Amino acid sequence: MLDRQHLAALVAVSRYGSVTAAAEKLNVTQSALSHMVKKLEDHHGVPIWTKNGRGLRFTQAGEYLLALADRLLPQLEHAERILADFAEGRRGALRVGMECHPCQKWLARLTPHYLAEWPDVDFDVRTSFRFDGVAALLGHEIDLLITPDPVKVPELAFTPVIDYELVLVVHASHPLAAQPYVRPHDLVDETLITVPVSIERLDIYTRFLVPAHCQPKRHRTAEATDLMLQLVAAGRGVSVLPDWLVQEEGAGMPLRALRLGKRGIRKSIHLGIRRGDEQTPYVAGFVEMARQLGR
DNA sequence: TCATCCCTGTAAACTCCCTC
DNA sequence: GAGGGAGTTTACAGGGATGA
Repeated sequence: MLDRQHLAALVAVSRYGSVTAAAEKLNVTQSALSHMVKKLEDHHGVPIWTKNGRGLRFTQAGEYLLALADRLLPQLEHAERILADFAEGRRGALRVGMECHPCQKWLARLTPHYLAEWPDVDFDVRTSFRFDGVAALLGHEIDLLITPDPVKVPELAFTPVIDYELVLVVHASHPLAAQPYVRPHDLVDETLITVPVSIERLDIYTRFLVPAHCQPKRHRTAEATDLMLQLVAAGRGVSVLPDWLVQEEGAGMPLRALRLGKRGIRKSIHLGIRRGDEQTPYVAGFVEMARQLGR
């Protein structure tokens, strides 16, 4: 059976002019190399070289194998380097799941740095608000989950990367704008604009309205955070977003950010990964870069 | 655990070329 | 043409891997 060792041997013999010299370069004995080629010749029933005085002359079959080696060996070496990259975690695929819609712009800032530092890692982002991030992470559909709602699962590890306060955004001329903070019943006559996820996943409901047995007059959704802010600025309702996002995207708009309740609602964006994956350099690299970037 | 296979190394034999 | 050097081939044995 023809294998890489044979091709390497033929290339070495061609390059160094003799079996002895080639064997020395390949760190085998001359005899072993001679045996190897003899066996190849016997197996295929064709001579690879013939003796030419004190030297060797490659036959047509030998020349063919040399040409084959010239094409294949560099590709095999390349493949080995790639496999080494996989083995050492320098290469792979990082599939990021997003359960945090407001984090998209934060991720967009992080991504160019990550792609530059890890050029051999395939990077993919999956965003869906009906997406069960934890199940996807456990099912190996994604490798990293960006979520404001970490869960305690033995197989997963969550790392906080961004601390923020959830605030109510109102138009600057809204009657609530004058208040130091809002209370749940302040929203019963309001149109509440949120990202399109189920109510069970909205902190404004689970941690603010529902415990007080309140609900807004109307609930509507918007896909993009900048649209949410524009709707609020146009007086179409009030919204709930992270404070840092309101500061960044709402700059120049007639908006006010109000604390939810006297104490406010503080949250953290977490990166969730499967335990064991923290050893993978390109996964750990993403987490470290996210920590450093912060907001 | 043992038999078998395969690879490799050692040593000797062989071939060819160069020099005298 | 004989002797010596360089290189190859061949026979044999040792050791590791593998499978029953």
